[in-house]
Amino acid sequence: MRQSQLFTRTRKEAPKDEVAKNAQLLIRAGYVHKEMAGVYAYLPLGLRVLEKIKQIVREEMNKVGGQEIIMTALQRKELWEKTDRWDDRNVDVWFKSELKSGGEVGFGWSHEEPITDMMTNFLSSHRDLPAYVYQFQTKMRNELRAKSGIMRGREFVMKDMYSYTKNADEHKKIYDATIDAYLRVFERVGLGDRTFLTFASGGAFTEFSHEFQTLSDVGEDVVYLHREKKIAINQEVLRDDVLTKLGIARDELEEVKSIETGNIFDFGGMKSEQLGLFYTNEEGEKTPVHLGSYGIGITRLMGAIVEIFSDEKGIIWPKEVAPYNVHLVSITSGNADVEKEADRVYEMLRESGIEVFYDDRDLRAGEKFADADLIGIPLRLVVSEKTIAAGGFELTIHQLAERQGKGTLVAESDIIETLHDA
RNA sequence: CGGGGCGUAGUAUACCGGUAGUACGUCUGCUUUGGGAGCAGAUAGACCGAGUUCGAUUCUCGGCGCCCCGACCA
Repeated sequence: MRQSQLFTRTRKEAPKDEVAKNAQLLIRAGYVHKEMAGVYAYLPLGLRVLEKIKQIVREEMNKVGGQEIIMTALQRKELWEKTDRWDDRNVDVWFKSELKSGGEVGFGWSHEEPITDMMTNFLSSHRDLPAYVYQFQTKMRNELRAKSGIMRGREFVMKDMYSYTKNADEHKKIYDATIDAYLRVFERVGLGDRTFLTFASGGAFTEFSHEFQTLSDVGEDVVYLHREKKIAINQEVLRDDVLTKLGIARDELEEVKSIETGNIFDFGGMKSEQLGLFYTNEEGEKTPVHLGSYGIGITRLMGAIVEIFSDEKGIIWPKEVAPYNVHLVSITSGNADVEKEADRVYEMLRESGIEVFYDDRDLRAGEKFADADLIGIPLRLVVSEKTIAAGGFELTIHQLAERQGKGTLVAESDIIETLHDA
């Protein structure tokens, strides 16, 4: 992508109504546009990051046997009445509307009900189980107060997976496999060393649910962390009996603020019974299907990454989620030969399958570097009169707390390999 | 939902009961060219409605919108 063709523009200042660092930087760099409080549009750069994150999650969900679908945003009232979750007194985040032809619909804030209901069309025998389905879906929640930029919006993207199994044993296997899959996701997006499996309150069916909490001072949650065991406990279940069960002493725990980036639940057979999802087992008995639910807030995850991987100059994306592999910056100083050379390098990199963001704009060096710092693609390749004279390209690798000024000269013959290895 | 604050060019900000100034941006021209250049010119603005007043962007009330703290967030 040539930067001169990109319709978005960077800004020196953040809008005064944005306080959250993630929204300030994402807006300044042109990744997102705020449509209204808690509602953000994703622009070309932002969409690429979102898709990178989704692809990582998709690969890990597929590995545990997940089958991707996409449900509808509009939902039927009757379905939610079956589980007693249509009433605003029970669920206070509903957006609801009326059909012109009569009747009410809801805008999906969660999808267990519709997916489970749909599955009654397909799951009826023990031979049909287990089944795991997931989707990336725009969820709508009528929050009283949106806040924290893209991390707590009224409209956001979530990956939700649902497991349909015969019994608790079979459920446990996919539940544990999904925990591992989630940990791989957080590892791959760069948050592995600061995201912890967390014990949280369960529900009617189980003692615990599990959350994935990413340590950050801007988090809304407080958890108690056991670094050695790599687990945390949500303050809502910080009780002596729980500590005993987990074999942890209270003084081994560290109180930290964190962002809930994922959560998983065991619903048992309760919801299936309410919605009429039964299968016939080997003995010919009608049995409720065991349901599990697994969520990762995709847009929240993106916000969390920005909060953590940024400094006063801008974002520094972990390379797995950066919108492009490399930011090619030409410093032409009015020299047409440099422009020609940079164009050649751009084509060469593209032909090698590298995703290149090419700053081909006719601007001074300072402005181009400042924009590149803000946008935050970690690998930067500079082409200028100096680099041409030296017979190579200048590569800088940007990392948190390690902004680079001068880069290292890499010869053209080595550049593809160097970029792949970086 | 309780409490607090704020709405002025695209963005960020001034001033003022007598129709608004600056910076950045954008456009033109010339000079410049490895960390947000200089000069000259141009462009563009008071959230909506009612009230008070000779006159309201300014004061009052209502609406709408936005932000913060709290509550809420399987």
